[in-house]
Amino acid sequence: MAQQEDVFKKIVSHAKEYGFVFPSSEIYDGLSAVYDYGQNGVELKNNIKRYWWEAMTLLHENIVGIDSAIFMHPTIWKASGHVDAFNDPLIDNRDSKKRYRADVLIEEQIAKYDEKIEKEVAKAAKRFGESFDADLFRTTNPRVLEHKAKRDALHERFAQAMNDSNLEELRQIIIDEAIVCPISGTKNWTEVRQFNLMFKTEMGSTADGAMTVYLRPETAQGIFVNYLNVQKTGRMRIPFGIAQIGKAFRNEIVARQFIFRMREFEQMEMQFFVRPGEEMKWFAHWKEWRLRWHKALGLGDEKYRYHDHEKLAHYANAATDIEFQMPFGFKEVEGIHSRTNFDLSQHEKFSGKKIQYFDPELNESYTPYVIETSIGVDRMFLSVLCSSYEEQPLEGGDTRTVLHLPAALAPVKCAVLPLIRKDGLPEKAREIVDELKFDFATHYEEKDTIGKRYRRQDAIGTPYCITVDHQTLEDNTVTLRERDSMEQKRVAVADLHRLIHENVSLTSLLRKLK
RNA sequence: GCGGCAGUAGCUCAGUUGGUAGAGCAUCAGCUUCCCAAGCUGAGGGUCGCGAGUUCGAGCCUCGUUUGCCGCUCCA
Repeated sequence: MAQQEDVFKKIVSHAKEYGFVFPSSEIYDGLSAVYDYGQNGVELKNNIKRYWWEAMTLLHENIVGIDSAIFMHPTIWKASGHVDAFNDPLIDNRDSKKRYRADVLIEEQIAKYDEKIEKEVAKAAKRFGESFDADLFRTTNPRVLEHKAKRDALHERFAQAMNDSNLEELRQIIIDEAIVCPISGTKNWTEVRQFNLMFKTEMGSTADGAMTVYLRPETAQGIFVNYLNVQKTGRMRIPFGIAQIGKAFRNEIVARQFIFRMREFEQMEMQFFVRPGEEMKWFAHWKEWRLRWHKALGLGDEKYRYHDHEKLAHYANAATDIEFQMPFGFKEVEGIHSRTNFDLSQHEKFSGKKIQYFDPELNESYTPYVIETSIGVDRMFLSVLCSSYEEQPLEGGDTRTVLHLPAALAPVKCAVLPLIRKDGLPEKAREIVDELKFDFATHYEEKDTIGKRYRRQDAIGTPYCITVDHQTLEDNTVTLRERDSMEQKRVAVADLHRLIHENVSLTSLLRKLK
């Protein structure tokens, strides 16, 4: 395990050194859990997105794409349940290191006053026997009245603080009431913080009353609120799907493990609308199909597993994760959820618009059920990077660092290298580049020895190196060197395009999904 | 968020009881080189994460802050 974490550190260094991933705002000391993709990273990431997009939209005639805005009407997040589900004020005890909900601590304190009152009542009942009038006692006994006054004052102060979302006041209440941690018994409390996973901002000028809007915490809602638009204008018939790739934002308390958990991340989501009652069939279908999509990349079938959820979210009636073996363990890369008709029903309720589908075969209307496939682009990127990285021992005690990226995803497809930097070889190499560059991301390099240049291309995962030598000038053949095997073949320049295309094109990858 | 550890060149790191910063690799310019890095010559690159404090003097000591790692916590 320790060794695996060392490997992960090396991968993170490698990602930076070779222009895949940089810490965000690095010259200003960085920004926690935010990362930028560099010159090679952006190509790899775009290729991953293209593989997903084409697999979903080209191979399925009943799936279409959209690109919805990040800003959405704030009521959408009320309907989806995101606003209410995360509204807890939290406080930590520094001695026990335990975290509590501040509102729960105060409510327990209020309950304690009630207990005190009941204790007084019970005591008096014992003393006075049968002649005891509990109601009279409750309204007249000075000690009871004192407790009651304190309780009511506390209750009011608490309600006011909650209403104002006044976190400092909540903490002050906890201090004033001398509330102690049940475990450590101390009053060594931290500040109260709001646990709110959505980023907020304001739309419109503040002077004339701005509207609070949120950066979307998931892309799914952009699909649900466009369900009617797409279904009607696209003349879509159930079952059909809507696919989307886009950024989402979550204000995570802890965001760690490099790009695995970031505050700004990208999702590739497809919501598949089905007849009620048929959702389990489609859930099983997408569970299987999505795993095939992953395995087609050839990163290693043993690196994937399903993780079925036992505890389900409020909207789901079935859920599974596709987990990938990262250097730090099996981690969720994709989620497949049966979301029932929860989202469309909620939007129907909150918007007041009828969101139904008339099924001509059944001759009836219903709210469609939804199967969601949701994959994190950045997590996918990380799984590709981690499983491709190898420090390969070579004969002679040498080691080369190589990225065995799936060729269709590699940022650079081929590099054209003149064996030496004279005798017209660079010029010939440039001619070849000028032919290939229209179809493939092609590098040209003449600096350093040929071996060094091969290693540099290995480090960024370039599948092919094309070497131009003196023989090339005579018979128009070159050496084609393959990244993984390091084997070299003599091929005609005229055949280069076809040979490279066969192995690096997205088409060859997509055909595996038939 | 709490606690522990750390931050020195693009990467990996050294830096003595506090005395104006180094190495290897990488980069750049040449030379050399007919197929798997580390031949030759030269060059560039760091206000030592940031900000205060102590000191005649801080990479080193103190405080704050920020970023990362590990553990706990949290997690639709």
